[in-house]
Amino acid sequence: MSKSLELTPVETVACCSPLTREPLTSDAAERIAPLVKAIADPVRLRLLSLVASHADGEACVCDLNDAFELSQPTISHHLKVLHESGLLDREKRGVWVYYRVRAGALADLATLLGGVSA
Amino acid sequence: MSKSLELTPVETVACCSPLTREPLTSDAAERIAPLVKAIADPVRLRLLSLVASHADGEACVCDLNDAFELSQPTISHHLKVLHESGLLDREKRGVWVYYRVRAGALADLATLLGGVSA
DNA sequence: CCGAGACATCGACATCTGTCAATATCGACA
DNA sequence: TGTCGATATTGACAGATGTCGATGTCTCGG
Repeated sequence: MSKSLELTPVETVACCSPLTREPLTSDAAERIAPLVKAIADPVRLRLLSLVASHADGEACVCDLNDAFELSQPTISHHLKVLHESGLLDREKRGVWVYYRVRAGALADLATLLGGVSA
Repeated sequence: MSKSLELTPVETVACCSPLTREPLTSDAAERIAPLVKAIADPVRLRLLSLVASHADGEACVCDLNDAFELSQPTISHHLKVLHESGLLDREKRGVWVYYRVRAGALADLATLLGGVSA
């Protein structure tokens, strides 16, 4: 299916100017909030951090499951949230699934907050 | 009561290294998440943005109320969340209450995400 | 001292969210 | 083909969250 017509939340945010520059429109806020919600959970923060700091920048779900005392479906659920928000890329290789942090996603979010535009 | 022994969420986060440097400890994630939750709401994002971009860097609650089609208690609730997380400072002057963005708070958060440490 | 206005708190409610157990799906391999 | 192991999906449930109306607490003017 065509993916070019659907933007992930993180993509719809990359264009926004920093929070402190001008009042956010109601519309912009509604688009940004889901993205922030995606990282507003301790488990997802750790998942993001684990994947980002992992060797080769990617991590297998099997490794991630072991890092938590949570059920496998729960981890799967959190990974889905991160993936659908555009923060994690997903690739299936054989039986395993690997996630990696989408390049620039966190940086865009940081810029939005800090206003430290490049 | 003494406030010197209690750190706001934002203060407990300022010390952390960026997400992508090393895996977040479970403990660190539990401290960071509430702060991110505080901005994971469209109304609070707009409030933050409104205050930050307001003249003199501060805004009266009366102005903020008018910017939303929400009840006054609801706005008050959101402001409380932002204040208790350490993102907004609160000052009462006469009958009015003024909020301003706590210096560095957003920048600390941005650093945490983006890793663009100074 | 009393009334009015600005803001906070309380109590109630519907909705959202994180979690699990059970089950489905998919690919490798015998 | 049939089984097994790795992930995803589903359904259910408790607890968290956003919202409101009613009410409380200040502070200022008269």
